[in-house]
Amino acid sequence: MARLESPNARRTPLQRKLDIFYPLDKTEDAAVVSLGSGLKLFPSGTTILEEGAKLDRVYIVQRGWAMRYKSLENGRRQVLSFVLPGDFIALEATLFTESDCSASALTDLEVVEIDPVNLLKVLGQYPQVALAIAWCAAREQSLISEHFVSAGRRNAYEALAHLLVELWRRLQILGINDNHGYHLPVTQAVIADALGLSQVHVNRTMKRLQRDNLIEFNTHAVRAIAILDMAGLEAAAGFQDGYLHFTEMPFTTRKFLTPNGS
Amino acid sequence: MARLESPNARRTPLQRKLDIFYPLDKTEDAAVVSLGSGLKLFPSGTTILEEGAKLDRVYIVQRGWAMRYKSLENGRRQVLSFVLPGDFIALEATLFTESDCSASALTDLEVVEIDPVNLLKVLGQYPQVALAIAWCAAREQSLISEHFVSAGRRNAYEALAHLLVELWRRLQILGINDNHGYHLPVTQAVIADALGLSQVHVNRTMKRLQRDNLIEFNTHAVRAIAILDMAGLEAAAGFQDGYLHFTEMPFTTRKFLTPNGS
DNA sequence: CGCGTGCATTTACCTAGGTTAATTTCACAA
DNA sequence: TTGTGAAATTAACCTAGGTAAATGCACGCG
Repeated sequence: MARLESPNARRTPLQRKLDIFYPLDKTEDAAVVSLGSGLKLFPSGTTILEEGAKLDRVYIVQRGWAMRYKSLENGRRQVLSFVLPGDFIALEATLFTESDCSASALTDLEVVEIDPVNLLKVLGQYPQVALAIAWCAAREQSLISEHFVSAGRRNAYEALAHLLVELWRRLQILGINDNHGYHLPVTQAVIADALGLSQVHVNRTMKRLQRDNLIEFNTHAVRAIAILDMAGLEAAAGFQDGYLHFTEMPFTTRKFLTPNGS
Repeated sequence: MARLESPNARRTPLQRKLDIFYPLDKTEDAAVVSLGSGLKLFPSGTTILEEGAKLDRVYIVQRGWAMRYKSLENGRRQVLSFVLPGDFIALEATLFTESDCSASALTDLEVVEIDPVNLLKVLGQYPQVALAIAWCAAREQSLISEHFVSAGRRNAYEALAHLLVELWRRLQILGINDNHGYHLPVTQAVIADALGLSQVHVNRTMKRLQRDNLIEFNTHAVRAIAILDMAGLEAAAGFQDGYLHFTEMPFTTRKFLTPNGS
């Protein structure tokens, strides 16, 4: 695992993520920072992106949680992914003109805004940055596929345990979890929409996880959960972490991707 | 919609797809062809890619069907996507070293094999090709997300109708469907694993679609379905085709992505 | 022609999880 | 201190879809 050389107090979550998984050199690193133009705040609950709307900007989350989701008629909704600091929103604005899902802020959300045309320009100049960002996109794809498996083939108990472990792992990398617990700024209805369950059944299932001494949770004041028995929770989930692509290092291809071709 | 200038008898399915959605110039088009090195055949039923295995090559399907799926212990399986001619398999080999899902051939499958390192080299040389392929990847992501919605939030009747419409649309673009029907080389068990249902219930539901005069199907000899009432089937599915990204043209960014930067 | 195999089909029965509707809890604002 | 509202919790009841086990069907093969 690559370690940081410089103090990371100032580094953005995306930089920290790339430090670990896709280390870049100084110039490239600077290019990543230069992408964003000023902080923007979405208050909790705000819609960031609407299904069918024109895609004209990309965001990188600096602080807070968001979710991406699709809506069906008669109020049904499927949450596709939870967006954490260091993640992109609407990265596909570089490829599509129209969004096929919505996104909204689960907490007050601090983002950096990027013009997709400018993003493409930078990616053209810095092939390693392009690969790093493609890596981020592929990894998000990977997470969504695993959520799909939960919705399709895991029962409620397994699926919920799986989600809780996954979030803990993602937060751990960002260094924003406590020992064995984390702030989970999400209602049970949202969890239900992420797992394809009803809100009532999510409640039943969380209670059961608690009764089984795997977790403990707090729904008022600060919504939070504590994982009492990580091994047990992972076992309940049948959790295999390969899909997180945490341990493997990316393909080393620098030599094939100099700016002017081979 | 872009139309072909040259006779397309010789054009590969991927080229035809890009002709429509992401037109390339002659040099770029040639680069796409040059990617592959010789045809390879996977007989029906063969495993192409195994979860957890090393990713060392990328495939482009020329002919036949495949599926990508994830397996759980105790035999459960979730089919993530059906792979048709012109689609990639293991494109993520350019970014990850280890596969997080499996793939197998649903029919005899003709593919072209690509060395990921060579692929990256070509992408570095031809930015428009890189974008076109990124477009393909993003679109596949989009399809998987929609399947996720089916598993999570659509009932069996809606989900099955949705899948049948989607496959028809995808085949239509490739020009390999009949008027209102197509060859569907897939057992009901596989459909079940794609929708997160049991094989028995898929059978019940297909029968019901037939009884409702929306489709007709044949399970013996040549597995095939005929869509008797497309509008009705789409209505039953609540089908919205935005996620297929058929109509919108890609972002025009050529000027920002010359090989040597801006 | 008879047999085996892999699916499809059906039937009977069962349960995980949905639905509806109270009731409770807490945060917070007046 | 009380009022209000958004979630959480609980209970009662219900159904979409799962499971298990025959049975049927078409095809390939000896």
